[in-house]
Amino acid sequence: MASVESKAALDLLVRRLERIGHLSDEERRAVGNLPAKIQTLRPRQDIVLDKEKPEHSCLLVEGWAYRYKLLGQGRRQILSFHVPGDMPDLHSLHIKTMDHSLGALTEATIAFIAHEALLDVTRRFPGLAGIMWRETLIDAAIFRQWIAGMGQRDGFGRMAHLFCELYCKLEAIGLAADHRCTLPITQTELGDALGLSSVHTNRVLQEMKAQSLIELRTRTLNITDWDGLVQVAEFDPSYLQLAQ
Amino acid sequence: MASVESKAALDLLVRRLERIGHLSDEERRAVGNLPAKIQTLRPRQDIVLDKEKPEHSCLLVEGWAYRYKLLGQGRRQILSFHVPGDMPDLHSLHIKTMDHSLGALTEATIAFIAHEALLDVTRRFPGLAGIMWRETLIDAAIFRQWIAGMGQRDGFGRMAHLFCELYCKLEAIGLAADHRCTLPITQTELGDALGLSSVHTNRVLQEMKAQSLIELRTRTLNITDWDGLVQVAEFDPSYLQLAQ
DNA sequence: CGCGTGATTGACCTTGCTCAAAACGAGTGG
DNA sequence: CCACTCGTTTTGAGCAAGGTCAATCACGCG
Repeated sequence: MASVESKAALDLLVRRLERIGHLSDEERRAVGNLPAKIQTLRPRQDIVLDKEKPEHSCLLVEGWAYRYKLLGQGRRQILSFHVPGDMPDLHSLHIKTMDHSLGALTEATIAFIAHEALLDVTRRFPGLAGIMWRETLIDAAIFRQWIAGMGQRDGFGRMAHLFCELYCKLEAIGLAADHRCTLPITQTELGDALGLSSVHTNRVLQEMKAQSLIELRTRTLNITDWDGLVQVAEFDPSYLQLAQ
Repeated sequence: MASVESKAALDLLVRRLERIGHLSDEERRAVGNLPAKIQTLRPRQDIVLDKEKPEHSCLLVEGWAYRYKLLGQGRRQILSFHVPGDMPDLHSLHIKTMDHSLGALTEATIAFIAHEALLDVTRRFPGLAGIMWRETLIDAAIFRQWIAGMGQRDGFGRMAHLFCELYCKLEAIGLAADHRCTLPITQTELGDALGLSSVHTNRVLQEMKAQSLIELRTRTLNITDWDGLVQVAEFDPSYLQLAQ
């Protein structure tokens, strides 16, 4: 059960939770002993589908994931992007039926942890419960930002804001520095996240390059004018709760 | 301390929590003994402001409330509407700094409950903690619906969806029936919630009346063709978790 | 009766969509 | 190494949704 990979995954989880709040030795141990099933996924492979009632939540160990909702006429709205350390379906612990789908964006390593085990831990350690609760609340804060963006910002501003957000999340876990990071998503996906058509997404992206705010080639984003990007995005990272 | 109003407010809270999950006698008692400060607010009066660090969460006892974010250039995005029984800033229990503001929409009665007391109860009763956690997760599910709507639906569809959502929430707490309910919001506010200008909001509203889907006069919404409205909204109420 | 807020209308403009085609680019089989 | 392919990016042209500005209207209230 305690394979090398699952140990590493739970270590990652412990570090993640500690970034949010303090853990006692006992709590650390309890998390470290959670049963985790490791699985590797292909790019674009689904993890949980809308309407399903999963029995476990997953910890993203490596790679990117995304949540999305399908609407009629082939429309798709991407709701969030996730990076290593995230638990994108932690909410299923208390809301049994999925209201959206979750998929891997890149090749990804996932650790599945049974709800039963997670619930047991939250019952025994209210502090841990609070930290996990907080995780889901940060998620909700990000949703609020997205709502504000979709309602009040134009495509340019929304894209700028998303780039700022993703860069900050990646930097916080050591996967980005120097305003440079990977961006393993197609323009169509970017559009589905921003509520723009792929054609318009492409044009906004070009405009952003033309203004020397970013460079983008072979799935690598280079933010050449961070301050400028922050300004057009009206970006304030406090909602991400990343302060160490 | 245990005034008549605060007793009534905590009764409301107990009923609300019981609609979400089962409470033991002991848990019911603990909730009933929470210290609650009752306050009455004028229409449009703010309750908590962006950036503040509230020391208590509030239970909306009577009237409507709304959450909103202000952006530059006087833009405002309304993030949610709240009805009696809701705890619109329960999240501040675990995220200290507000990332948006909360205000009364109508004259409203609010019960403030200190974080300290709430945290204590959640520590002693993991079951209660789970139910409150679930409350905030339902909130997040509503945010996801709004994101999907803003990204993928046009103004007409968004408004239809919002009307369906509000009616269902009101019906669930006995404040609406026969597809009829009060709607104490101006068209400007409706527009700020849907990401539309007030001018366009007005035109969409007229179109919706012209199609005989709704009637609207003196702050009263009458959904004359519920099935039709549900259809154009692609509305599925399961995300609201209202099943009894 | 006069005020003030909210609703409504018209004219014009911008953002972003659709359709359709072309251009790239990385990987594959020959 | 080349031809081919499939997924993605890019471009053009025309159109629709929704914004802005500026009046005007309606109505509840003191």
